[in-house]
Amino acid sequence: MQPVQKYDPLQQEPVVQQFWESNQTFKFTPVAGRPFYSIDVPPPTVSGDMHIGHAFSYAQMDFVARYKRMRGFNVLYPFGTDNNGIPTERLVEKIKKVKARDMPRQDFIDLCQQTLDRELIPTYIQDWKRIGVSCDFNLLYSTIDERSRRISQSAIIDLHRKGRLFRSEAPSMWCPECQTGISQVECEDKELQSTFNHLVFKTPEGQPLEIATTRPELLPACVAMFYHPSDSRYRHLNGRKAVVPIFGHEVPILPDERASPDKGTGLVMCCTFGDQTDMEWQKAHNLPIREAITPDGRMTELARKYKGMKIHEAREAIIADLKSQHLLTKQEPLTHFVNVHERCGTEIEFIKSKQWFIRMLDLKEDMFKWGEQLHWYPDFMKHRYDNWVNGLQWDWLISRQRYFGVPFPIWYCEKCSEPVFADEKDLPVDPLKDKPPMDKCPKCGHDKFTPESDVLDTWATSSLTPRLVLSLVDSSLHDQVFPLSLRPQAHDIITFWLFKTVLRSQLHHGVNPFRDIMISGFVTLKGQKMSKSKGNVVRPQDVTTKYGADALRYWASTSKLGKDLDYQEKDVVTARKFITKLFNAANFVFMNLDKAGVSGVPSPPADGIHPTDALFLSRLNSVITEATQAFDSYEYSQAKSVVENFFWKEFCDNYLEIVKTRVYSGGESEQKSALFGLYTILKYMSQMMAPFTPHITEYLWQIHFRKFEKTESIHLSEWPTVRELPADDRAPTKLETLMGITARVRQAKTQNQKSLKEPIILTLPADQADLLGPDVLEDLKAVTAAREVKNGEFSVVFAE
RNA sequence: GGGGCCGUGGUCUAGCUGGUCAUGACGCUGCCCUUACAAGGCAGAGGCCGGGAGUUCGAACCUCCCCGGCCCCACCA
Repeated sequence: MQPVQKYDPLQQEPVVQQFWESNQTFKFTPVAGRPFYSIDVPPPTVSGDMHIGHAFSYAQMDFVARYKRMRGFNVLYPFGTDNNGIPTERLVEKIKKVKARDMPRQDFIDLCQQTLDRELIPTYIQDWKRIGVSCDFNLLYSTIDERSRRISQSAIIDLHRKGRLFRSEAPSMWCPECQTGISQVECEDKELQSTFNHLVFKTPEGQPLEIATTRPELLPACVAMFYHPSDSRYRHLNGRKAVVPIFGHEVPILPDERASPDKGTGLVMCCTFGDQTDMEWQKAHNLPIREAITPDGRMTELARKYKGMKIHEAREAIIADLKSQHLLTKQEPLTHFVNVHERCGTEIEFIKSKQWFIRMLDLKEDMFKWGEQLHWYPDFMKHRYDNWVNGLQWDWLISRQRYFGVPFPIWYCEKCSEPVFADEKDLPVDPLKDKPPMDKCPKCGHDKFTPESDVLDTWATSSLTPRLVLSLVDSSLHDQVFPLSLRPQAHDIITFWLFKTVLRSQLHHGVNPFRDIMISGFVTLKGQKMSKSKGNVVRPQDVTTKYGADALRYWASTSKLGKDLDYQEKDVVTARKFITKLFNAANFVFMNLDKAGVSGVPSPPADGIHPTDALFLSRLNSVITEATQAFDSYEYSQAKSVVENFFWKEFCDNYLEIVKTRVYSGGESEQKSALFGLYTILKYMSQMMAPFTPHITEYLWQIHFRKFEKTESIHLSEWPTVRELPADDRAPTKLETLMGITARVRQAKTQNQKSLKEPIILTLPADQADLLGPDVLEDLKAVTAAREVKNGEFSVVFAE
């Protein structure tokens, strides 16, 4: 690294990163005797670009990683990418302009893997390196690599052994677009335009019965009609039948609490399956199941002339026919919220299919306990976990009728359908290519098997990240790094990733996978959540190419943990100013050390530290204490603001100015003490800022500090600890007084339009002068350019 | 409907285990080319801390109610 006249982050940051890369600064090299600190880094989904929310939250976890490293922990901080399942498939389909369904399965899988390896992952990781995350990129995993497939499949077999895995044919949430079953957590609300259609059923005697529905295409699947038991309009119909319009089949009319009198006409049709209530009714009243919709979102034979139509086509056609038969009495437009698949926005259907599930609903009570045992930062985030557990209604559907994912390690006997699981030693397997571990079905002795073609839900693998992390280090270390120390993540995936990781670890190992949870907030723009569809995204790449990574990180450190932060470019500009300021302050300090010919680590003079320097060093001590405490509870923003305030207001505005005279022309001891103070404070401050702005601080370390310090990188140096000073209870008061007087003198000069160098005659109350003492008073005289200090009421008189 | 977070000068924010003049930044005004720094320095103006009630000697900070914004979950015939 070469010294530069002006520090340009855009030029220097790549140099610093190159330095880290070639020195393997962040390589995981456990030192015996040191405690471990392991981090369950979120593997970002490979989906195009990093976005600023990523940068925000990865920067925050990196502050902690760097801090812990400096505190002497063996920090295990690997990097992973999550890259299988529907998001990856959709991305590959988009950039390669293919359709998974239109090509041979294996070709598509190969294409996905190649695209990831050759294009996506390498460029994707660059974004993370560019913001300066200090992961050990040698410890790299992908959720689809061989190791992950083996671990994931092995875990499935483990669940099977523990009786937690089951296969069942039942109605479950289904995405007709992606043509796969999905889990509760993959749904989201979307407000859609729809129409409330009032249509007419009839009793066998011809008496009209009006209902209102948004989904007339489900008429062929209608199995009953309900009214509320207290609804006197319909009570007389109990036990009677109704004839479904167009389709003509008869269904019972029944009372049920779940029908609300004030919705629509108070009479509702139940179709298998329009929504969750329909499923409850079907079960409760033991109704038949009529399937009207196919897995690809078309009408079945039940729909007769509408067979083969897509859902919305059938809806239109049926409405038209109802109209022509005068069975449609009213249409009201309405906007309502419907459940859609978060990956593609398609409305969810409930479709009967054979799926694998992880049984977990029986564990709700335990889930609350698990959440209780974790340390939540900030603590209120735990409510979200509890709230989610409370609302759980489904076991976890983990099979996906997709292609690019971890295969189920299962075959079925062709004769008796008995599932046969792979042998642990053969993992990972692909049942479509590999043979089952036995020749004959253990149940019926048949010798032919059908491979399972479903793949695992991508969360089924990413919920195993603690194990993936473990697999990257020597097994002799496992006991020391597991449970992991920290799970950092954003609050949007508490219900996905956090919940599922805890569940899996408890199911497999009976313990929580990590101890601390650090939840970061979102980045908003003018109070709005950023999203591509709104078009209000800020690209972190644009920020780093304009202001650099340190500025971006510094900005990310200004909001407190868990809080959303509104992005404003001016805040990044502020960050850059800090970097420049630090650079210049360091120049000043080292220029003077140079001039004075200091060669070894600056040390206090033999006759003791000058009282003024002691005041600032004592203040430094409390800054160290505060910053350390803040960091220990993951309050990085507080740590940063304490250090930064000290740097700007006290070190630069006051200390540098106060000691200048002693540095330039003081006696030997006076100068030595000042140089010692300057060096010590600058060093400790740089170290405490290093987690936030790692590039500029590393630059300073290499260019300046390295002449005196042995440690090869500031990020491997030891976090500052409090220095012993002569006890002085009044140090804070003295410091306040000193800086207060300085400020008042500056004010007087400014108000009188004088230069700050303007000589004055300063008058001070005797108690203040006494408090400060003669040595500090000398410094005060120097910094205020006072020719003389008199006793009396405070005043500033200009000499000329 | 359930849960949670937030509401502080024009803007973004700190403080919220109650007690000196309520942080800091940007913006605004004025002064200063002071041997670290003019993409700077120094200083200044600007706030009934969303509204109301209560607890207290004392509340931005605790309690209750209301208003507003956001997020998660549920419901959605």
